[in-house]
Amino acid sequence: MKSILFSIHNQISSFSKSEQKVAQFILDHPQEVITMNADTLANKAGVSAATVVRLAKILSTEGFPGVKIQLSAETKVDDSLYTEVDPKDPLNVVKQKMEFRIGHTIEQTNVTLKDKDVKRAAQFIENADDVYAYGLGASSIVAADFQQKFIRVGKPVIQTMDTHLIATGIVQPKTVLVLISNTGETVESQKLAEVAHGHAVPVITITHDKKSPLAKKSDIVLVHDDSEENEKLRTAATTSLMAQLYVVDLLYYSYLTMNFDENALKLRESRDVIRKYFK
Amino acid sequence: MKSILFSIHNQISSFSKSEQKVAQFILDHPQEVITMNADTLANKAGVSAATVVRLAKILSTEGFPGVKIQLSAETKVDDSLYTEVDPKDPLNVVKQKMEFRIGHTIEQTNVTLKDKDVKRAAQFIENADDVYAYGLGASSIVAADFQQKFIRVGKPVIQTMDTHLIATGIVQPKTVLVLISNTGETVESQKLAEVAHGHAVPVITITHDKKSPLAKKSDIVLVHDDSEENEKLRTAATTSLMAQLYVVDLLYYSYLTMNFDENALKLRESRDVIRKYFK
DNA sequence: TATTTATTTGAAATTTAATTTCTTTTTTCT
DNA sequence: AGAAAAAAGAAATTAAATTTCAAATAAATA
Repeated sequence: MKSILFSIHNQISSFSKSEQKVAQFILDHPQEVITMNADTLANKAGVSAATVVRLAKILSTEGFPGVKIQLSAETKVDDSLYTEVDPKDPLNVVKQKMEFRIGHTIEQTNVTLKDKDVKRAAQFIENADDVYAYGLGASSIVAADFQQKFIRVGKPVIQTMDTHLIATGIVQPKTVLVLISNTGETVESQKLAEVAHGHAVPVITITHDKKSPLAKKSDIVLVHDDSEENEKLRTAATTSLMAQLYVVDLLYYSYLTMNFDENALKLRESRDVIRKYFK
Repeated sequence: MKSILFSIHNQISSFSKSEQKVAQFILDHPQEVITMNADTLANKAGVSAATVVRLAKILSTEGFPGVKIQLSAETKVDDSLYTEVDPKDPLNVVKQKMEFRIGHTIEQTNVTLKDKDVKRAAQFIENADDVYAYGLGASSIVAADFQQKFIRVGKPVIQTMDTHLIATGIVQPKTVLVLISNTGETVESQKLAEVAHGHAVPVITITHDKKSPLAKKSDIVLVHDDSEENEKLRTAATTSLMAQLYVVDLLYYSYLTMNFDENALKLRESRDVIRKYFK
């Protein structure tokens, strides 16, 4: 289903004068139109109801009610301000708010994350012989997920919190370092980035702050959204965690499709070995 | 704007018998309802149009057309097949599809997960002296997240893949065991559940299959959605992982708010100690 | 258990909204 | 300028939604 607003925007010059008035009103006030009937919209646009209906027929096979339904589908109210979780909220309200927040975070990450950065990062990993992943706290969870996903497609990743071990590992050539840090301020990560640079090892960083110290020390910065939750309530904001995991997933996907048949085979083997020996 | 499907789900038991038929039909086929008129829906649900309209009045101030519009707003093309990620998809398409899938998974989890189960589980954890968490593969990531979240609010959780260690741990009284298994078929988890039952230790299971062997051996089953992704492509489906993490987050939230002031304080201390000594 | 009362339900009537028809007005093209 | 075509609105029609009311069912009371 293509966007009706987009479609109006594209076709508007082909409409008649009165139809254009209606079309423009819809473009300017899509949210309001949803609650109007054809008569009201006609008055607002300064035309007759027949014109509204005629335009509606062009835009939707279901006539004017169909236009309202399509508008409703794409004009979701952004009530992000009202979705902050409060300790007094009952669980069912929390669920609703979280649902919205998570959706919003992924949506935003889709905007901030640059496709070409993801692809370049996947290429770096493809080229490397050894991949090291590092993250502390909630980011260690993401690092572990990163490790799991890539090991399953035959790309071994070393994930450890032992910075000394990583430092000694990345002095080798054909190595890549993946750093995960929500704030981009973790000192250990910064130190590792410096070591990497001293040995021409590419640094891929997953963070929400592209201007952070760590980001500046990285070759590729994969930026995810971070819809600042109630700080009092949740340090390890689950939305941020999900955004990071989402970035890892896209990176993994990008890598996977570079040599899809080969990697899919490895993936199948991984699954089969579990099925055969552990179930 | 609150979710109309969610609202139907919550209120359905308060509806009359005929209204319930209509409500159930809407829950089962929201996408189709959007293109129906009240009469058609009445026929499909086996009731009269008057009943459909009566129910619509409960659900929306704008009557039946209002219900359709609200459904349209939240039922953005529920074509799961259409959103299945394909290896040939370019990254920007993958992003769109994933955004939809993740949103859908969380939404569905909100429906399948029972609030009272979450609260009971939180109560079990509150009552326990020792909490053990176990999961393998992608579920180990979830177990790790579970551990992190609860340690931060002063509730130590032991998370290990060493089944023998857990088995020896849960022979102690005032212990609770949290098992995470997407399929609910992991044999190690089942064994641990049996051990727990032999020692009157409550078992909380996070799984997508409430009829799985593990679910049957558990005291509380927290069921999350699992929108079966392209099996060839992704074994450790990220949407399932996110659904599990989401369940953990709700459980954590539920626990947190049982003694909010006290737990918020502990949370603050956790954060301060990191700030002070590690940054 | 029988009887009354309240609730639920669907058929029919009514109202409201959408759509079509038809006439008038405006525009376009000789 | 005048004829033809297109656009627009008023009024008529049709379709959909809603309300009313009487019958049926369920719940409560004696």
